[in-house]
Amino acid sequence: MSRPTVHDVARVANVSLSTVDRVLNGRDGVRAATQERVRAAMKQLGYERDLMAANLSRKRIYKIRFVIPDGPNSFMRNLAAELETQARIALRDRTEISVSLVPPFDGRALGAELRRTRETEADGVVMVATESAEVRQAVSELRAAGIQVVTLISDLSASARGHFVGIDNVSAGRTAAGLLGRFCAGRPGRIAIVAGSMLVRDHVERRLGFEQVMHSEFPELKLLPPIESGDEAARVDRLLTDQLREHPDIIGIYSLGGGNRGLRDALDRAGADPRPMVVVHELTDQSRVALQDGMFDAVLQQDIRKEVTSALVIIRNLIEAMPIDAETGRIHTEIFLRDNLP
Amino acid sequence: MSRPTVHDVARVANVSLSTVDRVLNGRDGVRAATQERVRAAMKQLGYERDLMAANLSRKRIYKIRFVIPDGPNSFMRNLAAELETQARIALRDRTEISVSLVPPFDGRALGAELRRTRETEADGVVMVATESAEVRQAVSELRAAGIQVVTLISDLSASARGHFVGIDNVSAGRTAAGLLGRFCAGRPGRIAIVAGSMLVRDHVERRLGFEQVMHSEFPELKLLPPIESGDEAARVDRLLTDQLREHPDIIGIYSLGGGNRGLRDALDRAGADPRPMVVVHELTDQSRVALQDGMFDAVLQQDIRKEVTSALVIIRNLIEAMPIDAETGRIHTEIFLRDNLP
DNA sequence: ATGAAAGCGCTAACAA
DNA sequence: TTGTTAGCGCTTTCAT
Repeated sequence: MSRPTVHDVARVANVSLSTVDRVLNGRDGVRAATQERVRAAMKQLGYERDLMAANLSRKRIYKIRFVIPDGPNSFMRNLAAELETQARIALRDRTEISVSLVPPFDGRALGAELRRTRETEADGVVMVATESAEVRQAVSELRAAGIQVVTLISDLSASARGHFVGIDNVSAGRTAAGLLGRFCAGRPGRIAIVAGSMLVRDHVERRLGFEQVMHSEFPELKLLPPIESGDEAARVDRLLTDQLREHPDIIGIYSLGGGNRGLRDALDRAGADPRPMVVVHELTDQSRVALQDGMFDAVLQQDIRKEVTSALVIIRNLIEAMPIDAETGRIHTEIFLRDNLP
Repeated sequence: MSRPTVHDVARVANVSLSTVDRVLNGRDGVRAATQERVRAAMKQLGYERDLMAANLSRKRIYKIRFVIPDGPNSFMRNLAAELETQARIALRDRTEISVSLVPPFDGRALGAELRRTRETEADGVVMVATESAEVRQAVSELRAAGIQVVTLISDLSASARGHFVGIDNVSAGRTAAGLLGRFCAGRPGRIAIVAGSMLVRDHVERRLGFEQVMHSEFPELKLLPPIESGDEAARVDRLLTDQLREHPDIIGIYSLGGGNRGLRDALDRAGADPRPMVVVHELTDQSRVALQDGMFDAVLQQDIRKEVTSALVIIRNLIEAMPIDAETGRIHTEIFLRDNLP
């Protein structure tokens, strides 16, 4: 037998199609008693609404707005590119994607942009959050206006966002330590840490996780205080070059932010032998080449495509008030070595 | 403006709906000239068929049959469980999944089962292949009967299968070597290899990749000949215990097949200190616990869920003669440490 | 508060 | 070879 339809439900409940529809979509104008009958019929038949037919009928088009930082690093540029690709594909699912770029690490700008999206009649907003009161406020307003909000990559604490899609950055840091610690085991020495900025939440979390594991499991490795590069390659190069000169016993480097190009340059310049073991974040053209060269040992990554598609699934479910599979938003930290590059 | 529909195309091309439909679906009975007009209209309008509406209309239900080995290891049991889950979900996409189990490593049995599926009026078959002439033959027959075939996890060389979904096992072996080699660097010693059977193709490929990298990049580590366990925990335990006793200088172990429970038992019994570094395949309850205990260092994995959903997407595209994104079938080898467990 | 009927974009008989 | 028409399962006016 094929799946039961609204017709079946209507027949069993002894009501018309419209009434079934009203119950189905939680519209009012149905007596409680009737509602019960309809619901009973649905349960009895195991009715499950056909979303495709529903969307076909109502000509529903989900309008989703992505608000992402206009960062200097190739990671964010990859995100933008991925969004362009997904925009094409999403059309088949009746989803219209628009993108707006905002200055990075700027809560005020992000908040303002979020307010502006209310005029675009979007059904939902997906954003890479920056921690800030303005942003939290703007999110509340969106929610109040019936616009769903999903945070991507970087979450917004204590906010009204409906869901977060991204990796667990503390565990990413721990993972980096697990790798680097094992890579360096047996050879006492120092570990350098290169971060973008300690004002950014994911970087803080990665550092936290990294230090947790380093201290508890590889106490013979001494951690240097993190270099803050603002994710700019040139600064990474300069600061790290200095540090390598000052500490010839650096045997491992963890770069938890952007600017990996500068990392390569610094290592090239230093030309140590054996070179330090290196673990970095985000698979970009730069880090891929460095992995193949043997200059980097491991790259931690979050699958941007998966993040985008998960965010779309989740925000559509949010919009439709459908249950959300917790698994969907949980992106795990992937590890790439030279030989399992995708 | 909203997307153009068949009506628009019909109007512009000055034909009826049916004619547009015929062209759209490559049915014959349309003059070449008319076809051209219709195609021109489609191009002009940028028409793209609405698959949901199409499926709604034709009440199309994709019947997909999965043929998988009834193996003794938890990996295959996980596969079966995942299929059960996906069966439920796939219904929403008008896809009906059925599963049939066959004896593992038995080409004859698999071939026979494939022949039998022709009677189930399936639209497509997804199978974990075993290399064998019977199987290749059966695949050809299915294709001839218009039934699409996709191989999953283990490919079938020189066959008519429409697509393969799974990881690159040579590169998985190389990846294992990259990890284990770095983990053991600096401490000369021996590496033990535990395999299921050298008659199985993915195991052979993993071993190949592993030895490639070990020889070229970590020549100071000596490889022992592989233990063949038939993926049975008890045999892994016994054989490995012997080997550990015979070679007290084993500092690393690569297990490329099943039976990881036996591996744990053997290590427990040996109780070496420091214990050898261990890299295994497939995230199961066993290997997960061992990772958390700190008994295993890394687990290589193929995402079964992703493999199943990719296989579904691909076989549906095959059935609909739609273009296939090469990326979809390429599953990459994931690496798990204790801290990035999903 | 409930129902009848007309679509949504596409397909599939059946006619012409 | 081409066209007409009646659905697919659901939503949405507009009546009642």
